[in-house]
Amino acid sequence: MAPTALRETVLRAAVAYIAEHGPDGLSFRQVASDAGVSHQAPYHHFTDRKGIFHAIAREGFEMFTRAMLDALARDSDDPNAELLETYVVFALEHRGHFRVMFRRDLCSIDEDPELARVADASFDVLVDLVRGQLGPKASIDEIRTRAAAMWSLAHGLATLLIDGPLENKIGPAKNQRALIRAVARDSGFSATPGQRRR
Amino acid sequence: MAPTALRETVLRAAVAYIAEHGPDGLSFRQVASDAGVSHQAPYHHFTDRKGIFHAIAREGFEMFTRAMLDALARDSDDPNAELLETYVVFALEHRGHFRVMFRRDLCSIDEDPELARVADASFDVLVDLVRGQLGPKASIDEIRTRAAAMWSLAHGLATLLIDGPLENKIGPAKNQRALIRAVARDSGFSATPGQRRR
DNA sequence: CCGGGGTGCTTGACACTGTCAAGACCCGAC
DNA sequence: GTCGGGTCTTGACAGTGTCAAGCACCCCGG
Repeated sequence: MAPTALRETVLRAAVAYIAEHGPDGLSFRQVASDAGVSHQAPYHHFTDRKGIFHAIAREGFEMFTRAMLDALARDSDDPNAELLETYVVFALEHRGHFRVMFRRDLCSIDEDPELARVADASFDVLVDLVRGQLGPKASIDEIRTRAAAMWSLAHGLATLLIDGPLENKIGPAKNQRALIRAVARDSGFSATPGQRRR
Repeated sequence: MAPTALRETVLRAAVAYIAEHGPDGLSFRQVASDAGVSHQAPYHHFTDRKGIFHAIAREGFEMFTRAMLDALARDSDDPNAELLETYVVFALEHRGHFRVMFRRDLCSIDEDPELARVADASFDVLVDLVRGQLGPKASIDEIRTRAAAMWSLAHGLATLLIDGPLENKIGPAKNQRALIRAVARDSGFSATPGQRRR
């Protein structure tokens, strides 16, 4: 568990590989060989093949939460759009982490309480924002629905851009950013409570 | 390529397995063994391991397009919500297909023109709907943005429900349906053109 | 000083996977 | 009757994750 050099090396190599080729082709042995150690050396640090993914996911969620808190701290006039944009941009810039974080077959939340904690922390950032906007009279269901909707929008756009058909329907990165911004502002969520329709 | 019995058997078994355990653990040899044939028999029908996934994805997109067209044909008073709901419900009821359809590492669109065709057909259902609602004066960008946003919302909710943390945040299937419906209607997309804010 | 224990890593083995290659079978066309 | 192609089998190979030992080093208590 101690942060030795090899552990860090393996982790970085794995993240880089995943960012380029996706998590499924990742080979324990290949990574070890690239690092110049025997095929069992990484196993000593991560117990399992899953262990690497758990470590990546935990790290990812921590960075993720921080990124979203930073976005809110910028105190934009449209915090919802700011958060949505931050979500998607994070996914694009950290695909190595993002591709793992939501893959339950690679890292299951129920087997790793620490992972569940950091993942919940990310979700809570969004829920707290929504709660604050809907006011104290809002029901749990209202808050949950709205949070789920915002989360879905951001998550869907992120996955469609990273692995989905949107990637080559949009074109270069510049268009991606423009689309992200447009979607974030065009969606029904960018309004402050009072302005919202209905 | 002919639809022999074995091909069909293997396909159904694979879809069932994926619906339960996800696509990554799927073993060519295991499926063959379960079907009572040698480990190379399926290989003759699908060329590749990827071949199975391509076949599943193609089948999935065809069913998917049909489901969405059916939803629009119902002529609901809120077609956007109807479509969003159909999207997510399809994903839940056909996880075996859905889990494969958007996994580019399993079935890549650029290697399979037929797959690209049926996938585009699905997307076009949504684009056509949006185009009709925005009217003839709408720019390509407006249409594309709106379509991408709706698609993202549906896709995000679907993936979060199937493989993501929402699955066990929501609880039983009954709550899922309620959440889907609420999100579809609460989102900014459920309005007809005139009512839309801004 | 020195001996024991544990951490970090190696080596060897196993079952399993996808894939290549070659051969066996059967059924219909000529 | 025989030839050919589609269907399947059998055997082999490299690569994978994982289990089980064993080796080298460093630190720390005596």
